[in-house]
Amino acid sequence: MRLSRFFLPVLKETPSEAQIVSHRLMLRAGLIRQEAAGIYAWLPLGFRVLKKIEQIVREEMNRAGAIELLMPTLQLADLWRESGRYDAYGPEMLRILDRHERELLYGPTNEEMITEIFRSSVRSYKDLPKNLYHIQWKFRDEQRPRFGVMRGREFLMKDAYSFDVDEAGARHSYNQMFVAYLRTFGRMGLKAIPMRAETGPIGGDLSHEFIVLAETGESGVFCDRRVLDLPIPGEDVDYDGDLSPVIEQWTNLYAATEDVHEPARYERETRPEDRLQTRGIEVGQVFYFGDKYSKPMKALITGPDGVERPAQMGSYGVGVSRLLGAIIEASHDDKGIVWPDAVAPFGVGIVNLRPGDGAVDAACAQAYAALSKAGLDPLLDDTDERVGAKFAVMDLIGLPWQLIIGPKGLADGVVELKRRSSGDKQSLPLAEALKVLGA
RNA sequence: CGGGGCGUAGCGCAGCCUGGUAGCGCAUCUGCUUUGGGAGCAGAGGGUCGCAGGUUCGAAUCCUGCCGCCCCGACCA
Repeated sequence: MRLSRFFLPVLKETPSEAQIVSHRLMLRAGLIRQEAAGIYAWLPLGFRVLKKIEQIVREEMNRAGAIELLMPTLQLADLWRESGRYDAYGPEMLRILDRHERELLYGPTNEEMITEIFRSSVRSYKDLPKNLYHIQWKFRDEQRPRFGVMRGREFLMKDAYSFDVDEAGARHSYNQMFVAYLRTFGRMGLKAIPMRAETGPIGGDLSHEFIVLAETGESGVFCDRRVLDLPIPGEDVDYDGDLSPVIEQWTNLYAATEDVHEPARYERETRPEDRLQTRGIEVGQVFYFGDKYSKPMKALITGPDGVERPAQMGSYGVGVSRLLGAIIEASHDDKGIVWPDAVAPFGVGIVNLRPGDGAVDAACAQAYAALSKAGLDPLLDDTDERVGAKFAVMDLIGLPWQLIIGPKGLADGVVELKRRSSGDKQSLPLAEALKVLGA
C-alpha cells in the first residue's frame, strides 16, 4: 500500500477524552474514531489489526477442533425468557422493539441461541462432542464505557460453546480451549496468564480468566512470577490426547485476580522472591457450567444407556476488539505503538525520504515489489511530508520494521533498516536489507 | 447508579465572572524559501459558540429545560 493512497488520519495532538495510553495511541495513530460513548468506527489501519487478531483466533480455534458459524446480532426476547435471563440481565442489555412491537435484544452473549441451535438437531451421544463458535459483534450497554475499546459498549468477541455427554467430556473440552487460548495469545506476542476466576453471572463451577500483564491494566493480580516462563504448547499439540498435564503445569503456580485473591494461600504457595503483584487486562475467559442452559432449555442427549440427559456445556470468550487495547498497553513506548509482528497492520514501512528523486524512487519501488512478493505487506511512505514528520508517523503507527531510503544513503550504496521494538538501526545495501526482512 | 466537570473551526484551547463586530496554536489551501527526526515567512478559507425556550435594545456570555461527552467511585467480557 502506498501511504499517499491510504487513509491514515493521524493526530498530532491527543484528544482530551482519552485517558489511558492505548486509547490515546489508537486515536492518534488513526486506528479508531469514536462515534458515541463506547462505540467506535474502525479506520483502515485499526481494521487491519482487528482482522489479523481475528484470524489468529480463528486459526487456533479451528486447530483445537472448534467449528465456526455465525449467529445474528439481534435475538428474540422469548429465547432469553427460556433461560430466565431476559429479566435477570438488567439494563446492560440493549432491548429493541421492531415495527410489529416484537421484543428483540442486541446480543450481549449467545448461550441461549447456540443452545437452541444445538437442541434443534442433536439428540444422540453419537453426535458429541461438539464445539461451535462465532466471531461477532456484541453490545453491552455499560453504565460507564471507558478506556477506548477496552471497555466499549459495542465490541467484537469470539465466543465458543462446547457440548458434551458427560462432565469428563466437558472438562476435556474445557482443557482444549484452555490450551488453544495459551497458543492464541502467545502468537500475538502476549503473556496471558490463566488465573482462577469467579464465574460471574453466567454461572458454573470452573473458570479461568486469561490476563495480560500490563501496569496500566484495570484489575490487580497476584501471581508466582515463574508462571511467566512456562512453555506454550506447540502447533503439534494433540488436542485429542490427555491435556491435563499442560493444564496442571499452568494452574499449579499461584495466579489470581484481586477478586479471588487468598493472601494466606499466596504466602504459603509462593517463595517471597517469586511474588509478583501487578495489574492486568482480561482478554479471555473460559467457563464450564454444566447444564445451566441445557436443562431449562431442554437440550437433551440420549446416552448409550438410552437415558436422556441435558448436554454438559461450557463457553469460551475472547475479546477480539479489546485485544488491540491490551496489546498496545503491553507494547508501546513514548513514541507510539510497537506492534508485535504477528498482528502488525503492515509488515514493514518503506520511508522514501525524497520523493521525486529518480534513484530514491527506483530503490523504493524495487523494495516495495520485493517485499510485496514475499508477502510482507509493505506500506510505502511516498508522501511529500518532511522527513521528521515521516519518522514520527512511522514510529507512531508502530510497524515492526522501517526501511529508510534516501539520497545520502544511496550515494554510499546503503539504506537504513530500523527495528521498531529495539530502535536498532543498521546501514546496509538494499539487497542485504531485503534479505534480513526475508524478501 | 452516586459525585464532579466539559460542550466555542478538523484537533487542542482562550473568551463567559463584569452582555456590545468570535479569537489563539496546530491542521487545511496558495506562493516563496527550506528538506536525514513533527520547518520559516507572507497570504487565504473554514463557526447556526451542543439544542430549545426565556430575560434584554442587544446573549458564546445571564436564567430554565433538554441532549451529548469526559473524569472519580460502584459495577463489569
